Formats: sequence, structure tokens, C-alpha cells
Amino acid sequence: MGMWERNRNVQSSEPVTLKTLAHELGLNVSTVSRVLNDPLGPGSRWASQKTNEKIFALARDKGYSRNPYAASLRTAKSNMVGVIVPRLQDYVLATIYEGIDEAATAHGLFTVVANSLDVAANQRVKAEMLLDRRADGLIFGDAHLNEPYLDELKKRGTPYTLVSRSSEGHISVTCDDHAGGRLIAEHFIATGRGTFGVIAGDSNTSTSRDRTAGFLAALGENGIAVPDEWIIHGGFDATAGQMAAKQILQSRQIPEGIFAVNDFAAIGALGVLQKVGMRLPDDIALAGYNDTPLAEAVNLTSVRSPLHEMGSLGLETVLGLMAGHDVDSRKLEPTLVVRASG
Amino acid sequence: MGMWERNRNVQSSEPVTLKTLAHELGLNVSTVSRVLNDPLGPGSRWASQKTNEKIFALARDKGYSRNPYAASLRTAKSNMVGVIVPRLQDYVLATIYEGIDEAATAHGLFTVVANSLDVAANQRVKAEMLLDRRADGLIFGDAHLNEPYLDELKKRGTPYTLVSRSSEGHISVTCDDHAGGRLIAEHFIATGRGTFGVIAGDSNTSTSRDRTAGFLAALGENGIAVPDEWIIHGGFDATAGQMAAKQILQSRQIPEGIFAVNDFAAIGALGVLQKVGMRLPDDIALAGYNDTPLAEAVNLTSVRSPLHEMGSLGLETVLGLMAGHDVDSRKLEPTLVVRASG
DNA sequence: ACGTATGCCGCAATCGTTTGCTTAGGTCTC
DNA sequence: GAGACCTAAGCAAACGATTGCGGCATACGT
Repeated sequence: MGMWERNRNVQSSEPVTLKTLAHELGLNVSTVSRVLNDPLGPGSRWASQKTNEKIFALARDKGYSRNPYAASLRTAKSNMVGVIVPRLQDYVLATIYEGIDEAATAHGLFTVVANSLDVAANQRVKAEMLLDRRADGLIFGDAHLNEPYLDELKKRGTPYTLVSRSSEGHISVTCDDHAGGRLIAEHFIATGRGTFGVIAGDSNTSTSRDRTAGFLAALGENGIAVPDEWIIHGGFDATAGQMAAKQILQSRQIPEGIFAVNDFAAIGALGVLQKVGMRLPDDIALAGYNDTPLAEAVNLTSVRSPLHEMGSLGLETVLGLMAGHDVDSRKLEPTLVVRASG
Repeated sequence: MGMWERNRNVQSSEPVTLKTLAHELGLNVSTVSRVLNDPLGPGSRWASQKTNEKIFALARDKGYSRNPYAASLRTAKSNMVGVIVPRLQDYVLATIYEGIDEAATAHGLFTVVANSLDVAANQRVKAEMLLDRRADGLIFGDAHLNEPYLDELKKRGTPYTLVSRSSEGHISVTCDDHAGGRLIAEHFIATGRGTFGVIAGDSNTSTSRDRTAGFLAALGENGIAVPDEWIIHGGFDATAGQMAAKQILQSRQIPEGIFAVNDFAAIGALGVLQKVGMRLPDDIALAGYNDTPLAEAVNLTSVRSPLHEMGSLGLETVLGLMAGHDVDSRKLEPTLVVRASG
């Protein structure tokens, strides 16, 4: 056991509180509280050196741990930030959440996460649930375009920020999805392709919109247009990718490259393409987005976004808001990861 | 807005508490508290019908929401259960956690999750952190064999349960991994293979041990032995799978089938096998475990375990423990999912 | 020697709920 | 008509920590 390890094995059925400590030391709880809370630790100037040490020693011996509920009640701060994600099963959001939680822990906060399953109504329900738990701040990973709930929150003055997806008028930490789309387009062009399809995801999200727009913009600058029937919206998962790929394959012609705005959708498409006997990258090129471990596993070209960092920056952002600072949105840089698929 | 939607837009900077309501109604806070908490809702017998209705109406109008910290302080219950997983990025654990959280929400509890990165020391640190937050119970998804911390917890009388992995002497909710291993072995044998390798994962976990043991046992019953150098331990991720596959390929002979106890490891192996030009299932059969979406995406034979259910049962289990009931470990049934890989 | 600063610490109110114990009036029973 | 029993509430003491406001020493400056 480390030197500072609290002694949990103490048999006293009575929980040890400040009062316990104070009484045992012949001090007042206020003194004990101040010393224990002083950022200077045992160097606190709230009591004499000797008293400080005795307080810390006893606290350790008796396994004292502050009752966070009593503290939160008094201070009206929970030190908790709520996080709402579409789905934790999704590698991308799980990674972002890990970044959030790591940063939160580093700042002495804790997080509570909830799945919204990417439906707007749930977003509101889950957020209110978190607010009922007195979350000091909120982080949304499931922002939809034109969702009034966020405006409502803003009006109420609740500190919150978006991650992964942005929305006009709200502070967010995202990756530059427009640039990411461009990266793929430029790579496709550089490797000699000329006709393209897009598996564009949920059109109601900024990630779908921006990645697609960036891709199309870069193509446009090179004089390439993509026919509407080759821009297919749907979900972000493998099933959506399969359906989109099948739809594209039904055209008279087949594009030379397909950009799926999400790795999972790309994997779904990949399965379909392989099943009809197409070989990548010779018959067709395929690219995904987010550089998940799957992408590496199946040798899929993708765009890497700094997910973990996005999470920790998101936490710092909402922290700034909670402290009443002015903070700006952040946009991180994506990088291209070329693999065998195209 | 629904009829029961609280009015959050109320401009009063003052938070609305029981006192606010009681004062406005000319009642005592105790009455208001009892009525609002009564499971019978407005049918409560703590006050007259008329009073009940007025209380509920005012609470709704003023957007009252109970301060959980005050309540927890008084009742010494947090209604929170802590969950410790190796890593939320892992689809398997993320899914189990979803099951846990869903059940928790249904029971009016909430959960806080922490990553241990599958290192035993972190498990202790994270668990103690959760206990400091006054978790009423704990769920571990990262149990290692012979880990003394769990015994310690048991001695302290903390309600906890394991999910996904088991450990001797501790209550757990798992899938029957031994049976799962058998399923693959029997399938391999039925499809005519005779020599096998195992990518066995972290030997310090029950999942690794039991899946491998089940596989080997079924083979043994059919007179098939697996040489030690074809049983390769390591991690559960794609990298570990790659390394293991490379090691197996270095043998003079090559097995006719490989069982990876985890889909991610299987995917890693798959990439290596494909890179050296082997075709599945003709040249070699490959099977994974857990039936993740990846398995479906790459057409990998796998074993499906009811992950979501494992999570919700885990929550119910710890709930039972918290209520002081006697509860038993549960073992769920796996099912075989045959796909093109073998 | 006297005012003042500083070190060290205590008092007591407060946060919002919960809950055991009363109370006050009414109804019912025998 | 007295005791028993409801109904519909109120009183007040917790729960454990935080914090503004003092207070009593001792030291220090002049």
C-alpha cells in the first residue's frame, strides 16, 4: 500500500466525517475542512504546521473521504459534466468520450454519459436528465442541424459545447470536415480517377454536409461534377453503406471512386463491392473517414481526425464556459491516410 | 411541449426548492416532499386530493426538480452505480455498458463509467474513485484472474458484480465461454478440418481461458490435439491478432483452421492471411468471437454472445446485492454464426 | 506601553431533503 | 359520551461540508 493510501479496512461501521476527525483532534470542523481543502495541501496556512500534519495524518488513517453530496449541496456545484453521444458503441464517439473523460479527470471533474441514439427528441430528454442531476456543463456529440433545443439551452445560459459535429451559432470543437473531404478528392484525382460517388451519411449533420461539400468542391475546382444519383444519403453505419453501394451499382455506369463519409459505411460498401467481384483499388477506389481500427484492418484509405484531442478540447471548452470566460470554437486538422483500397 | 414538461424558462434566478413550493402553497416542506415522492403520484394519501393536485401543478409550473445532492446527503444513497471497463472503445464492452445503463435508467439509477485500460492497478484506482463518489454498487467488466482487490471489496461488503469475465468466488454475469469455444471446434470439425491454431488472448482473463479450454476440449474429444506453439497468447486487439498470425505462419506446417477468441484479433489475423495470399475458407478457416459488426462486415464466422443482455442482467444483479438479496451468478448461452471465413 | 498586525482557530448559519414524531380535528364504535 | 381511529397536515432534527465573521493570543512596531 502506498503511503497515502487511505485505510479502507477500518472496521468502524460509522462513516468518518469531518466531525469525526475534528472531534478526535479537539478541533472544529471548519478548521479541518479548510486545511483539507487548501490547494497548498499540508502547507496550508489555515492552521499551524503541526496541526496540519495531524489533520492529514488522521484523515489518512481513518480513511476519510469527503462526502461529495454534502459539498455539492453547500457549494451548488456538482463538478460533473454531462456528455451526450449518439451511441457509445460507435468507435468514433467512444474515443471522443475517452478524451473528454480523461481531461475531466485531470481537472478533478467527472462525467456522466448518455446515448441519444441520434434522435433529436432523445437529445432533449437526456440533456434534461443530466441537468436534473445538476450537471455543471454539457457536451453534445450528437448535434443536428437546426435543432431548436440548443438555442433554448443557450438562452437559459447553460454552459455547453458541441464536439464532432458543429451547428451554426453554437460553440463547437470539430475536425475540419470540409478539408477532410478535399483530401480524399485530391487523392482520388491524383491517382487518376475521374468519376465519383459519395456515400454521404445523415444529411442533417454537419459532418455529412461538410465532408461531402469539401469533396465536391475540390472536384469542382478540377472540373469534375458528381451526378445527384451518385450522392446517397442515409445513416453512418455499415447497413447504410451496403444499401448505398447497391444503389450505386445499379447505375448504367459505375464510378471509378467512392467516398464514404464514415468508415463503417465504407466497410458496408466494401462488402458489397467484393461480393460482386470488384477488386480494389483496380476496379474501383474506396475511401472512408475517421481512420478507425477497422479501416486499418481492412486496408481502407481514410481520413484521420484527432478524436481523442477533440474530446479533451471539448472538455476544456465547456470548462472555460463554466468559468465564465469567452471561448471560441476550435477546428482541428485532418490528415489523409492512404491504404490499399484506393 | 408535453403536458408534464417542466417549465424551464422561468426567469426567477432563484432556484425553486421544496421551500419555495411549500411557502407558496402555505404548506410545510415535509408535506410537499412526501407528496412529490409518493409512488402513488397524485393519488398520494399524504394530503387531500385537492392539495395533491395543487402541489403537482405548482411543481410543474415552477419547473421544480429535486436536488439529488440534498436527497443523497440525507438518505446516504447515491442511486449511482459505478462501472469499470477495460476500454469503452471496445465494441464489446461498450455494448455491455449500454445494456447496463439502459437497465439502470429503467430503475431510476444512473451510472458512471471508467476505463481501466485493462491494467489491474487502474481497476483499483478507478473503483476507489467511484466509491469516493459514493457509488451504491460496482460492476466490473475487466476482471483478472486472482486479483486480490475483488476479495478486498468482498470483505468490505461493497455490492459488486462482474460482467463479461468471471473470477472464482465472485458473482458474475457471463456468457458460457467454454460452450462458445466448443461451438467453433465442432463447426471446424464438421467442415472437415483437422489441424488448428488458437489466438488465445490475454491468458489472465476467464474469457481467454474458457474459450480456449472449450475449443481444446471439444477437439480432444475428437482425438485432436493442438501443439503448444499454435496456442498463442497476447492481447485481444487487432495488433495482437496480426502478431499471432505471423507467428503461426512461421511454422513448417500451417493449420487448417484458426480460432481467435476475439473478433478484433481475428480481423488482425485476417489481414495477415490475406496479405500472404491465402484465401478463406479454402486455404484456411478463421473464426472470431463476439459477433461484432466487423465480423459481419468482413464475413467472419463468429460466436454471438448476448452482450446487451449481459449488461442489463449485470445491473439487476448488483441491484439485488444492494437490496441485500442472495443472488447467483448467471451464465448465458452463446450461438454460432457461420459466415464465409470458415 | 499601547495600538496594530498576523497567526490560528471557533461559531453558527446555510445548502435542500427526508422522516420520526406530533397535533388537531373529525368520524366511528360500543 | 369516551375511547379508538382516521385524515391532513406541521415541527424539527438530522445528513456533512463550506464559509463569512469574529476572537483571542502573541508578536511587532514605535
